[in-house]
Amino acid sequence: MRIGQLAKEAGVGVETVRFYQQKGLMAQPPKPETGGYREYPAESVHRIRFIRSAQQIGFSLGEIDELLELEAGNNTRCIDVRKRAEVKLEDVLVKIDNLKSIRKALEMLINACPGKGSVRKCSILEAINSGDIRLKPVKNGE
Amino acid sequence: MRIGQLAKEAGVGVETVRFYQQKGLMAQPPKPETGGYREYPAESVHRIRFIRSAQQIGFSLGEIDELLELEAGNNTRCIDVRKRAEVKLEDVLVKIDNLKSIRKALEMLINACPGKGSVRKCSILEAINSGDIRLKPVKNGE
DNA sequence: ATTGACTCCGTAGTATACTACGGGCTTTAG
DNA sequence: CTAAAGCCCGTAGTATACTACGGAGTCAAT
Repeated sequence: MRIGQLAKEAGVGVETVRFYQQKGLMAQPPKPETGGYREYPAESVHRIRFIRSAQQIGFSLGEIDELLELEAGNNTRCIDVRKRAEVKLEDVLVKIDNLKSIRKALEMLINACPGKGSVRKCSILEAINSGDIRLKPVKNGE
Repeated sequence: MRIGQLAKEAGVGVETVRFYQQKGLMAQPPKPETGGYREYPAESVHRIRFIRSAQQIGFSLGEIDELLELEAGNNTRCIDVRKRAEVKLEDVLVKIDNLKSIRKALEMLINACPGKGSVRKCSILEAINSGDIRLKPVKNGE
C-alpha cells in the first residue's frame, strides 16, 4: 500500500500521515533499494485510526505517543511499562467518569424537553451548579 | 469575588479567564458604576471548571460553547434544544465506548506485566491489530 | 502619601496540530 | 512515449488555545 491509499483508508490527508511520521508517532517505511515509492503495511491504517480516536477523547499527540510506546521490549523492564500503564489508566477512568456526568446531564436535558412547548429549567450549567454534575480534574501525566 | 480569586479557585490563570470571556464562553460582569473592579459570582468557578474538564475529554472550546448554550429560553424552542442535545449525546456515547476500549487495553497490558521479568506480547498496538480494540470515529457536530 | 499587589485592556508571542504549496521524480494509463 | 496522477520533501501558512507583556488605574496597608 502506498501513502495515498493509506491516507484514504485511514480517513486522513497524505500530509497528516507525513506529519505523524515527523512527530515519531509512526515509522516511515524505507524506500525500496530498486527505487520507487515507500510501501506501507496494512497495520498503519489501524495505527492512524487509533491516533485519531485517541485525540477525540482528549489525548494530545504527545500522550498518544506515550500510549503507543507502552511496550515491554528487550531493554524496557516490564514493571516500568506496567507503572506507566497504571498512570494512564487513572486518566482514562477520570475521563470516563466525567463523560458519564455529561451524559447524565444531556439525558436530563433531553427528558426535560417533552417535544413541544418550552421549558424553564433545562441547562447543563444549572445541573453543574445544582451539584448534579461533578467533573473531576485529570492530572495529565506529563 | 474578583478575577484573581476566581482564577485561583478555578485553577487557571487570570489571562485564561479573560480569554474565555473574549470567546463568549462566560460573561464579563459589569464594572460597578461607582468605579472599581468587576465582581464575579461563585458560579463562575463551576463554569470554568466545566470548561477545563470538557476540554480534557476532547471537546473544543467551540463545542463546549454549544454544550453551555443548550438552554431553552424565551426564543429558543425546546424541541431544538432537545435535538442538539441528542446529537451531543451521540458524541459522548462514542467517546465513552472508545475510552472503555482503551481502558480494556491498558488493563490487559497491566495484567500481562506480572511485576518482574519481561513480557513478549504486551502493547496497545497489538491489541488494536488483533481486533481487541475497536475504536469508532466521532462525527464531531460542527 | 507612597508602596505594593491587584485589576483593566489591548496587543504580541508560543505551542500544538495540522494544511497548503512548490518543484522535482516515479508510475501507469492511453 | 507522453501526460496525468501520485509520491517525495522541505518550507510556509492557518486555527486553536492559551500565555506573556506593557502601561495605566485602583485599593489596602504602612
